[in-house]
Amino acid sequence: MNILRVALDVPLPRLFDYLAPNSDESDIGRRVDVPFGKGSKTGIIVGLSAESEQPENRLKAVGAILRDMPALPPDWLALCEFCARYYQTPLGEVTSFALPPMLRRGKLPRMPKAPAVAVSPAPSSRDTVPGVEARDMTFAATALPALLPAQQAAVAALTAAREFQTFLLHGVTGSGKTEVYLRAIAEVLAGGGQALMLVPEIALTPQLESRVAARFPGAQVVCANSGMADAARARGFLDAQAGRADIVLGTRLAVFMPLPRLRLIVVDEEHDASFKQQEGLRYSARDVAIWRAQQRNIPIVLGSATPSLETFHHAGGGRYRLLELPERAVAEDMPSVRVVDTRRQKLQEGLSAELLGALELRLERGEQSLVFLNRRGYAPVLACPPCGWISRCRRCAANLVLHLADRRLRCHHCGFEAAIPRACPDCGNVDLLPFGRGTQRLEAMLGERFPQARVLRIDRDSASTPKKWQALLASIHDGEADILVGTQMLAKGHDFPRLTLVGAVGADAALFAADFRAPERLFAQLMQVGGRSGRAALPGEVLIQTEHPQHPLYRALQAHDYASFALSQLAERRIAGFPPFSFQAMLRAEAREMAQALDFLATARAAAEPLAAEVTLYDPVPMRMQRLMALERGQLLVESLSRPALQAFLGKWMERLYTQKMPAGLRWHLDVDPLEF
DNA sequence: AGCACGCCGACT
DNA sequence: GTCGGCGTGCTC
Repeated sequence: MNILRVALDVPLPRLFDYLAPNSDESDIGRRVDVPFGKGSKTGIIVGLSAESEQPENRLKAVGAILRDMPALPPDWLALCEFCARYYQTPLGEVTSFALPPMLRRGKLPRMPKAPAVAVSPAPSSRDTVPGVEARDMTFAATALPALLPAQQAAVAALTAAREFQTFLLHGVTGSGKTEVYLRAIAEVLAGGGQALMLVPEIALTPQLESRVAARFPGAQVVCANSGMADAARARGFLDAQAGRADIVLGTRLAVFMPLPRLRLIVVDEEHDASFKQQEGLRYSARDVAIWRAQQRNIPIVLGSATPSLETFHHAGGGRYRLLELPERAVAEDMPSVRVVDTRRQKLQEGLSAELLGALELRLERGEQSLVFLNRRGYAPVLACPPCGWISRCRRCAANLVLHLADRRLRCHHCGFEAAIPRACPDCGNVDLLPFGRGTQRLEAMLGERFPQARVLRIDRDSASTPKKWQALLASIHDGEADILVGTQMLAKGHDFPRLTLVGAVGADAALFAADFRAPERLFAQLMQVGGRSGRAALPGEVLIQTEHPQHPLYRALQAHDYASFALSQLAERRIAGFPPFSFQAMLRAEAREMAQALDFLATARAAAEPLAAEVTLYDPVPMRMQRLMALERGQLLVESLSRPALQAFLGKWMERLYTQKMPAGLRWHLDVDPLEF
């Protein structure tokens, strides 16, 4: 009797066995409907066996084996198995996440158009699909831009790679990284291969998609991101799996697309934190992509102007191969970066005389400016000075932010909203004062200071929908704005040809933050936002207001010297024993009371002690964002100098935790390679 | 995670 | 006398 091993989307770290008389090896990788408990579920067949650990009389028979699409290939299952193991997540949860929702539910999309050429059924995991190469793929329909020597060298290195190799393509904004990707992809397509390209944000995919589509008119480009309609996403998945898609372009979840002829992976802006999922399956798409490249023995290229320190470390150590693009390809010079010492001058609503002067100059010249402030709202808190009341969220350990634009107080963590009180709820005083500054306040101030200027605010409030965002972008491009005020939304991926000044306000906050990755993020952010200025023919200038003008981070930024900044950070991390010189995992717990959360973590720690070889267990502590949505949160850090040792420990530890019964109302999860502290 | 069963308060 | 609260136990 055949027994099927089925991965089901339940939070239990095991497979479920079912009887299936009419099945064979060819069903591995197929979806299957099975009875489960009182109901039924759709899962994935991941193995076939003659026997089961369960007594045979307790096994149920499968429902239908869904043979209406090709079985998922072995390398796709292996990828899911790796993620399940590495991130300590049940395999069924991984396979479920890796499938588009429609396929997950056992359904199929209607496939409207037949493929251009008959494709043989169910291509196996490797290599060529007959017929595909025969297609007419007229690449490079338009004249290609000339490459700089460094770009040429990078393309040559990438196209010469025939085996697994991780490349770091290090180049500033405007140095022409995308052109390098496109040339390498062209080579892959010409050889009949598929390419996978990951980008950090959905917002960036449409413009990249049109650029890629225009470049490869004969190729089929498939997008994959969470914003897509169900059927479209499922269709893209099937196109990729069947080998019909030539290029898959998407956000982190695209790393799970099945690609039988995969020959190259690109991870653009590899340092970006959004490659790490912060809930459910807490995977890093960049790291999973590297594993996948190794699995398939193909090259992978990580691109960034400010690589993550992990990546930079590996590039320095020779494990990755470093490809440098030193100069800007499109414009002449890098923007000049200056710091403005704000300690010894009176600021006007937070802006220095230098920055105001520089803004004025741009107005006279008819150029655009951008004031970067990574804080939404009018003011971060409303306060009653006489009695000390401040606007606090009832559910979170956070202040309610004053939003004057729509006259509300708002929690940026849980979304709680309230009207602005007329008087202090504690003492009745009617003179409540906003403290601190957000983008709305800056916008208002600049509007008053420069009445002739058109000030445009761009943040998650003003660009709340893709439509509004597009409209804002359009008006910027049409020259309908003189001064932009914006958060990090503005930092990424957009060219503003008339923008010649970037002012950064309130950057210091990240300088001394508790999170050891804060400086790394700040540097990347300032570099990125600074890169918005001075493209086309106009030179750019960046002014950073700071009370620490001598700080090494700012000095490195002025010298455009990422390497020296990164090396000094790495030296600090080596001494402190932080990643990449150690490997971490974080056990987090949330409960009604902090004591419950910490108790659980203490118990988990005690259970871990006997298993912890080569592993350091820290004390359970409240999280920095201690309360969220009325839940108290604690965390327990686990660290090791050896990744295998950490992995071995986590495996044994989770086995214990999964079998322990939990106090009611307590939820926990494990985060491997956490980014947030 | 669902979805049951299972014993204690306010309702037709 | 029941409807229903969510505590705990199981899912091949």
